[in-house]
Amino acid sequence: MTKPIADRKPIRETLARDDRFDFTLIELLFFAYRDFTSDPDDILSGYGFGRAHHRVLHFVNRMPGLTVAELLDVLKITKQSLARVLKQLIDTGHVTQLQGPRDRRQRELYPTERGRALALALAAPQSRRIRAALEEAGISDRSAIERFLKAMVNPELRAQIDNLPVNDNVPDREDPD
Amino acid sequence: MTKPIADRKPIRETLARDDRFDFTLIELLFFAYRDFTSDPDDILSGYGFGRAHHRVLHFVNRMPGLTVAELLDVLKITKQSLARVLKQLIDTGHVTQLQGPRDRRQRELYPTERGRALALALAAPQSRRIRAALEEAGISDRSAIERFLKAMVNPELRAQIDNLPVNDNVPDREDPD
DNA sequence: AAATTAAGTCAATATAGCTGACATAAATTC
DNA sequence: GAATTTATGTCAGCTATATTGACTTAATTT
Repeated sequence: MTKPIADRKPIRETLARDDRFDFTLIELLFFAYRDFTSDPDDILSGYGFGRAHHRVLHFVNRMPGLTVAELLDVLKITKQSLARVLKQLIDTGHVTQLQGPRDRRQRELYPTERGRALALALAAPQSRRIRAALEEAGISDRSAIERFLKAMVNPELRAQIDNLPVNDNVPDREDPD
Repeated sequence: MTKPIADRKPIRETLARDDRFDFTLIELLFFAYRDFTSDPDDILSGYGFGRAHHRVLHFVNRMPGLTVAELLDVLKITKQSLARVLKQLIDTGHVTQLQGPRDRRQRELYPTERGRALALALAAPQSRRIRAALEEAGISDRSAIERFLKAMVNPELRAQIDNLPVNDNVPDREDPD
């Protein structure tokens, strides 16, 4: 008696075109994100680092002085997950901790010169890829891409994006020309 | 004597605005993709499946009858990585294998009724999120988003995207009405 | 007949995340 | 001032996803 696992009859038809499903954008997001992350991944492997180090390094550079708790909130990972990665970044001199000035329990995280340099080295190929894509795709209204991606984020989390430094400078549009 | 790990002096300045770096889109891609994948992740955990199962299930549904080698090429993972995930999907009756008709060494992969249903259940919230984002962002030219994302993919791999079924139906535009 | 190919399997390893438990020091509350 | 809460760190063990390398089987190609 084999398992009564329902019907094993193969379905030979591909998925029907259906307004309820957006396979095109689902797949484009998958492929685009995969290649987008492959650039820094290659660089990081030379340091024995992974994507997790990249994310920590990125946000420590973007928000110097943020506390451990703030970083956990941005990354949405656990303290224990962060610990290993952060320790490595500190041991290798990419990140430094300073005791919080008001609350001495807190640890403010700052990049070092080396950490800053690595963060930029990782951002460079990603930025190049983005720039080339915008050009190739002939995007005239860059803000449309930004608005779309931001609208893909859970509403509760959009405040975090707004609080990132450079994004403050781009409220909606600023080029009335 | 402590390790001479260069300079541990904290950098207190955030990253300067710099045309060479596109932190805004780098971060938006990170946050957007994270939340985009969280919808199916929640459903999958109820089955004891992960994101890897999702990807296999998705492409088996989109390209019914594709061989193991073809699937590996799309996913860009190793045979050994695929093995565990594929075995689970077969054991649970979501995917079936058929011997290749021309080359009997090949195994053609097909979704079952159950596998088709799960694939659609996973695509539904993602499609809803995309639709809501397009609306919220007031995207008039949807094709611009598609062009941008496609241009983010490594050129060598774009052929794979073009070969996906439904995308064939959307060469550029086809509704002259 | 020999070589190659498609798929499957075994073993060991790495990365990135998780839960739970507990420790320390500092701040807050009673 | 004592008790509680909070911020951080750490230990131990677990899971999921991926890797490399080695080897097997069956089928196709040379």
